[in-house]
Amino acid sequence: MPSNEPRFSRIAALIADPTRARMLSVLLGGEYRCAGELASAAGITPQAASTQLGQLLDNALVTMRQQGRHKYFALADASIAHALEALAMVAERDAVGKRWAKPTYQPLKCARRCYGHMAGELGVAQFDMLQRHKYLEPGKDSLQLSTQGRAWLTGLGVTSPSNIKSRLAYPCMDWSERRDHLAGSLAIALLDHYLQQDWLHADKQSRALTITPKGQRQLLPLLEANLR
Amino acid sequence: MPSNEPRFSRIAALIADPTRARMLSVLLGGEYRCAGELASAAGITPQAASTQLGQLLDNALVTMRQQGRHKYFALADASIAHALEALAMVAERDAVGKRWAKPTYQPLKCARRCYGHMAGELGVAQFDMLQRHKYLEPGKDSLQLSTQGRAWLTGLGVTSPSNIKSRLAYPCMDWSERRDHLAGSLAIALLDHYLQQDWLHADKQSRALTITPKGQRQLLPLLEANLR
DNA sequence: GTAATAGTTCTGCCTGTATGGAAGCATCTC
DNA sequence: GAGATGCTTCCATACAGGCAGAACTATTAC
Repeated sequence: MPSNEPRFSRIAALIADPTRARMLSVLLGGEYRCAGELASAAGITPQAASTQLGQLLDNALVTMRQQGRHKYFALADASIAHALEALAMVAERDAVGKRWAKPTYQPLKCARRCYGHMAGELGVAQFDMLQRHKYLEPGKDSLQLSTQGRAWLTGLGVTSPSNIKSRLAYPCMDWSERRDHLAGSLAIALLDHYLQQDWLHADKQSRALTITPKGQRQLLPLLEANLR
Repeated sequence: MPSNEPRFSRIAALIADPTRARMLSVLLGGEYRCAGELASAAGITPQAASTQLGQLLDNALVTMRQQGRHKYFALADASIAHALEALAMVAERDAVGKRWAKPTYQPLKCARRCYGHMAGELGVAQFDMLQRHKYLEPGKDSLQLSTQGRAWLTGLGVTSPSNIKSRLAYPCMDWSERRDHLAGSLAIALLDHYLQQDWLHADKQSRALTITPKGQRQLLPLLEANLR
């Protein structure tokens, strides 16, 4: 009996359980959620959730940070989000290429949260704009802000996220657009800013980001985005 | 008890079983394999394999074509290959970015089969070259050969795959390079040609494509590829 | 025709694993 | 301090699903 079990089947097994999958779905939004929240979202008792979250943690699908008696969980890595989105693409592919054209998915195609930052057409537009103006330049292991980029950012009123250990900026694959968008702590800070400015509204259920009228006037020109 | 089971957990469950995963691994090479072959590759009896393949077929993870008493199976779709590669990226990510630097993966990074066509550095180089020379032009739903592209192809001695219903050429995400490479029937025809010309050698086990000395002299200049 | 091969269906066995109940630790509130 | 809350560990139950043996069909070979 060959024990050459493909490594990826282990990961798939972790995603395969409906309970864990529901938890991961919630975490795809990019926010930290505490164990109790995840338990009720998954429809199971806290003790069952504890077991499941322990497995996800052991296999590093999620990370955890403790605050007092609460434990907050989030996806460990953008690669997890990628895998989940890739599996979703398979699951929904009956409507072959039309998945993203379906009315339900239209808002998701336009803009959505992906592991804490912005994906979809708007995410791609943002990345393109930053590149076009050379606001980003290659660094070791991560993209860095150029001098102009730093100026643009402070002009926006965003403080450059420097205290965070995670990478500042790097490209992240966008499944609906088949192109890169921006990920990293900078991308997260930008999305936070857009939400604070009331340019975007975050749907708690569906990961969708909708553009507010104010965002139509201010955010789209800023990103030089022309959405259909 | 919420029955809102995420759709992707179904797909993950199909990949999660080590036996099915081994079969899918084999099929990732892109070739059709008959049921018996897959059974012995997975290390199970034919009747067990029949059950498993039935499941993969029911959920359209694989397609099947019958020839006499043989049944040949292949991955149904490039999206399946994508999902498998994305899961593999998660599974192997312990060596964070270094996965593709590890000696074992070096040949895979250089060139590998992905669902019948060529991926890796060489696959990306090929795609870039075709774009640079404007051998491809956008069509409806698929890239088309331009006049110059057709000329280049016949100059190579490759007959344009016109009789096939599948799409001629389209971009396919490359996980190691984080860029697109070429997929579609044209890509498959090109890889076949390279193999026939003895420019590349296909490893049966590992999906790796190694460049022969002849390929070093002839294929690399053709693709204008400068690999480290 | 007979024999061999490829694959399928049926059945019982067995293992892996998710689950909730009970009990136990922390932490926070009053 | 007492009590509540958030989460965990232990345990017994139960369900799901993969497996091979046996019997069957369909195709190919002689």
